[in-house]
Amino acid sequence: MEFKEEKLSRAISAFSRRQILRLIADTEMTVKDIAESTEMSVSLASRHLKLLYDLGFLNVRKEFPNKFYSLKVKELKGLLELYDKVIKKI
Amino acid sequence: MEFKEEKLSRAISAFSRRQILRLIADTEMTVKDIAESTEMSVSLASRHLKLLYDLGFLNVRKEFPNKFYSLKVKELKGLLELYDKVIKKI
DNA sequence: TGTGAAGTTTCGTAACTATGAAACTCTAAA
DNA sequence: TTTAGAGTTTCATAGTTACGAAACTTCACA
Repeated sequence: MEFKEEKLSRAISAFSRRQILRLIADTEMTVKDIAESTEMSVSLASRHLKLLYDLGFLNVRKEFPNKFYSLKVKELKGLLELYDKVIKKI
Repeated sequence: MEFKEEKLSRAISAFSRRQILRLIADTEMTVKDIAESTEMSVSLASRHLKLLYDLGFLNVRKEFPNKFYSLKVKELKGLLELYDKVIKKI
C-alpha cells in the first residue's frame, strides 16, 4: 500500500508527466502528438509514457503505424484537477 | 503558476512529508511529537517542516519551550485524501 | 527484401533528494 | 550566568531523476 503510494507519487511528481497525463486524460494520443503538444522530444515523451504505462496508469491501442496512449486510471484526472485547485489557493 | 505547481509537487512527493502533512492536518504538533509518531529523527522532522513551512504550507505557534506546527493550506488535506482514494483503485 | 515512419532503448551527465550524524542556537528559569 | 530542553543547521554521502543525443527496433507495404 505504501509502495503504491510511492508509485503514484513518483508518477505525478514530474511536471512533464503531469502534462502528459492531462493531455491523454480525455483523448488518446500518439507519442508524436504528445511530443509536439508538450514540446518535448519524442524520445523523452516515450520514456515518460513507458514509466506511466509500467506503473499501470495507461492503456495502449496499436493501429499501424501508430500507438495510441490513453489514461486507464481515470481517478488520476480528478487528482490533477484537485492539484490545480490547491495551487490556486496557494 | 507552473512554479507553484512545482512547489506543491515537491512538497508532497516524499512519503515522509506526506506523513507529516497528514499528522498535522487536524492537530498542531511539535517537532518532537512528529518525530516520535513518524519514527524519524527530530533533526529530519525539523528539516521537512522547514521545507513545508518555507513553501507556505504551515502555521507555527510558539509557546515556550515548544513550537507547534499545523497545516495552513487546508486544501492539502483533501489532496492527500484523494491520493489515498486513487491508491485504493490501483 | 529493403525502405521509411513510428516509436524505443541506451549511454552519459548534471542536478536534485533524503538521510544520518553531529554540531550548533535559542531562551526561560534557577 | 549557567543549564537544560527544544529545535535548527551543516556536512557528507548514497541514491534517484530528468534529460539530450544518438543508436536501435519494428513492421507494413512498395
